[in-house]
Amino acid sequence: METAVSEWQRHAQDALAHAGYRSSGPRNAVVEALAELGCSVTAKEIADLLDEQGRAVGLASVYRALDLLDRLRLVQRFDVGEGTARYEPAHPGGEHHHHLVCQSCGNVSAFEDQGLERAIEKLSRRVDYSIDAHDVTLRGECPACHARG
Amino acid sequence: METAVSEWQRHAQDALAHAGYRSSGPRNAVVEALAELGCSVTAKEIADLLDEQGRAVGLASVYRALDLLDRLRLVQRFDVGEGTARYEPAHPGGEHHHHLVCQSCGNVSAFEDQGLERAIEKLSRRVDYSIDAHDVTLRGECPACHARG
DNA sequence: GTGAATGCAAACTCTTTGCATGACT
DNA sequence: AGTCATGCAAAGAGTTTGCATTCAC
Repeated sequence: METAVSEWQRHAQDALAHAGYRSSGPRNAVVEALAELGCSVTAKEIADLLDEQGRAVGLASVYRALDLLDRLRLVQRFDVGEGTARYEPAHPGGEHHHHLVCQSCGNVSAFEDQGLERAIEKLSRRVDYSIDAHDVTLRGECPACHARG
Repeated sequence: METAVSEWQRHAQDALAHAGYRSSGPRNAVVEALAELGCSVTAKEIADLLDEQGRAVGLASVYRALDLLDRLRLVQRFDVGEGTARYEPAHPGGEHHHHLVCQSCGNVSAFEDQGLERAIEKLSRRVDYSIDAHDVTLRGECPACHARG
C-alpha cells in the first residue's frame, strides 16, 4: 500500500517537529529515502539513493538522522549479523515483521507470523526481564538460491 | 552440568581433527576458553581470559579460530546489536537457547522456550525460504536494573 | 621438509565525534 | 540572534588480511 509509506513519512516528520527538532532538508531527505526504500536498508544505501537523486547527504548526517529516528522509535534498527546496522520505518500501530536472511546471497526479506508473536508474548510474561521489544531472524536459503543449487 | 562443557570441548577438538585441521596450542586454548566461558562471549573476552591465564593468543588467531569453529558449526555466532559479534559453544544435539538483552546495562542472559521453538518450526514450514537456523533476541530491562529504577 | 597455524601490524569497514560553517525559527 | 543541523575529516571500534616465522605432521 503506497499510502502506508507516505503515512509513515508524515507521521515521522510530525513526531520530529513535536519533539522540538527543526525541519531540515537533509533530515527530511533521509526520512523520504526510508519511506521510499522501505524494509531493511543500511545507512549507506540511504546515502547512495540520495546521492543518485542529486541531493547528497553526508553519511554522518544520515547516521545522525537514523540515530535520532531510532531514539524516537520512528525507525527500527536491527542487524542480521553482517556487522552492518539495518533500519526500517517503525509503524506506530506496533505491527511489525521479522526477517529471513539468505545465507547464500545475503538477501533479506520479511515475514509476519501471529503464532510467533503469541509465543513471544507468552514467553515475555514468564521471564524475569521486563521485555519491551524482540526480534527474530530466520536463516536459510532463498528460493532463487535454492533453485540455483 | 560440568560435564557438558568438557563434552563440547572434546567434541569440538575431535571434529577439528576429523576435518583435517592440525592440533595447535592457540586454537585449543580458544576452544578451552569457550568451554570455560560458556554462553555469549566476544573474541576479546576470550583473548583477555587467555591473557590472564598466561597463555595469550593473538586476537587475529582468536578470530581465525572462531571463524573456523563457526564454519564447522561448533560454535554459534550471533549478535545482539552492539556491533560486536558474540559466540557460544553449539551443542551437537541441536538444543539451544536464545538471549535476553538488558537495554540499561547491556547484560545478556539466556532462556529456552519450547513454545517458541514450536512456533518457529511451524513457521519455517510455511515460508518460501528453506530455513536451517534461527535466532531470537528479547530486549528489556533486567531485574537488577528494574529494581534500581 | 612441507604446509598449516600463528603473531604482528597494517588495512578495511562501519560508525561516531570535533569543529567550523550554514540554516531554521 | 541564537541555536540546532550539516559536512568534512579525523578518530574509534571491531574485524580481516599480508607476510615472515614457528610448529605440527
